[in-house]
Amino acid sequence: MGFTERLLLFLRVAESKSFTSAAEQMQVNRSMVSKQIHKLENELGIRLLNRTTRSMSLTSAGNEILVQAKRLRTVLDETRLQAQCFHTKPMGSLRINSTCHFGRHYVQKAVVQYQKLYPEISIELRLEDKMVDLIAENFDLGFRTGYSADSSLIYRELARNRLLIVASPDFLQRRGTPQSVAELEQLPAAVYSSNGSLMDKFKYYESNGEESYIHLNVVYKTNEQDGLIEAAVTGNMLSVVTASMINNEILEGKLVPVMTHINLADFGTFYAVYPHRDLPLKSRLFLGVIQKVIGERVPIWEQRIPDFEKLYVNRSVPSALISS
Amino acid sequence: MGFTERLLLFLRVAESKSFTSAAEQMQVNRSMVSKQIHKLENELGIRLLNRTTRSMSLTSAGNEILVQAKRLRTVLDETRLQAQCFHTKPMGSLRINSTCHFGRHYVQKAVVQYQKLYPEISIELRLEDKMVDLIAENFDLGFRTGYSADSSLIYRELARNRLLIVASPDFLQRRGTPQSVAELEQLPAAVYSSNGSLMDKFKYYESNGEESYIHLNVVYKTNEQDGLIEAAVTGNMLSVVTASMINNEILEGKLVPVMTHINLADFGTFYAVYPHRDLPLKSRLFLGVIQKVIGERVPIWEQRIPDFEKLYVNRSVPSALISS
DNA sequence: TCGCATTGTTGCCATTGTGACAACAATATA
DNA sequence: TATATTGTTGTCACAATGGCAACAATGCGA
Repeated sequence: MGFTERLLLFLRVAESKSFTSAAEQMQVNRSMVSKQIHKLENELGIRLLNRTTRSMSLTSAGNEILVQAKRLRTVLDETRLQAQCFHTKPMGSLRINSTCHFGRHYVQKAVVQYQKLYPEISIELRLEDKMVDLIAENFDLGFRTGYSADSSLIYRELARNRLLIVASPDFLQRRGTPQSVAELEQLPAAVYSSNGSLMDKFKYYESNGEESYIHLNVVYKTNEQDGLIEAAVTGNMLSVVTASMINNEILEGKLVPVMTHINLADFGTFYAVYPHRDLPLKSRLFLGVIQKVIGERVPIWEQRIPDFEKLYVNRSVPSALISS
Repeated sequence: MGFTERLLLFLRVAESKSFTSAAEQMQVNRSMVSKQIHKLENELGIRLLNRTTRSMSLTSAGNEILVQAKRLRTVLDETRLQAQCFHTKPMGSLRINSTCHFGRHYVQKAVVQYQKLYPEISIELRLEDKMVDLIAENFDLGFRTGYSADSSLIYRELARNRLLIVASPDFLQRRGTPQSVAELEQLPAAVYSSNGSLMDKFKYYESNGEESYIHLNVVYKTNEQDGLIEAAVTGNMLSVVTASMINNEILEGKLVPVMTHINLADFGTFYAVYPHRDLPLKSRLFLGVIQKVIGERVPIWEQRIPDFEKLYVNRSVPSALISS
């Protein structure tokens, strides 16, 4: 472990505020960390960390060096990335992060096809709905719904993913098919909810273009998206879902889209996210594969809804669907 | 040797265009270099250098990686520098580069005093008149005459160093003391010359402020500055020298300044040069010492010329003399 | 207030990766 | 064509490195 590696180790320690957890992240022994940090402090001739056995804080010098260590990490990451851009055949490994549902249903499928095409690449797929730091955790690609402007990441639109309201035919027969917002708001509904953010209010555009909101009568909220579909199929309530959550339930007659004339605000467009404008070959190829999986022009989930274009004709189409 | 060290090694190889000389600079075996470059190429998955046994060139990928390697070196250098700025007592080593004459006569003296004050610092002083890359060669301080705008270095004015015309009393008695430029141009002269740049034309300002040039009758040119003094003392010619070249020759009556009413354009102000705005303590202290050596307000060499201020009263004074 | 568990430190030791050496191969120059 | 220079490769001894385990310090909870 050289000077540079020590700096990166220090960065880890500072970011996790703990020798022990830094050691775990780097998969080395605690004692290593202690020794290397000492060595680094000797090399630099300054104390970087004030540490008692139970707590630690950066010295003022440590703060400055931390900034440098971050720059260092950036340079090294970009160097590796640059190199990968020159690859003529894909190689190495691919670390992918995705939201859970999309990951299970689509990324997973793409991974299988990708591995068949390029078996020499080892893939790691991690699914989690909470936002993670792609750079710090060294992911090559992320798949997210919605755009997050604060980061330095690059976002590329993959496919639109419209909001639908669905219910089982059985349910509709019993409770009546809602024709107006007022009727809709009477019916029991299942909605997605996560981390305290409850989605019970949905923006839509009235025919004159004005914004309005639907306040649903929420009786079931879950962060398990398949649960929403199941809840609707079971027939006790209607569900607000995105098109990508629907498998064959509509084709098989288990679910029926309702209130299709309502122009619900667009929601949850899928993006591929990556840490740098220049994509390495291996990542570029993966995007190609997943684009095939989810459909080039029309997302596969819309193809599973008969007459989707006609049903939802009054909705605005996203500006551009990427063709790889 | 880790990934980073390999990148820096690659940088060395690319800059010196040779495995062998890179090995010498890094003080390692040739075979090391070969192996490490191979390893780096494997890690990056790309070929960096096209090499035959006798020649080498960068690949296009190598060119990009080279840029990154340079960034890397910068970050690491700045990190070390930052750390040194936090030192409360001077430590480590000090690498100094200086022009030959100034180095022998003044830096040398400062080094001795400095070592007496801070014996724990090891000093390396390299004298050479040709410009060197302070950053690539890892110098902490450089002493140069004249300002070079192209680089990213920081320049700090140390002392003015005026151009004088001197001759021995003996010579002046035999050939007459020149009173006008025309007379001056008749007399044989010794001037400084180096690397093909012959300094036989000197700009001066006439009393009305207009620029003019003196074309000397050069009979001796040398890059050995002490030789100019000696030539004048010997009495066969006059010499154009800078004030810093004169030791006690004028005090001892061996040389006499002539044409002191001519307002020769300022030339060769001494600068301290360093790679970054923030100076480490050890460097700051050295600048303090050398400033003491060469004089705080009036350069020591001017103090060795009686009535300097009166003789050269009509010359413009440099904007600011730095007081440490 | 006391005890426990967590966390950083230190000394010791086996292992592994490292760099030196030397022979080889290739090519530019004389 | 011969020679010297320069990059490559295989082998081997050795030292630095990182893991282990015991230790020390301290914050938190009971």
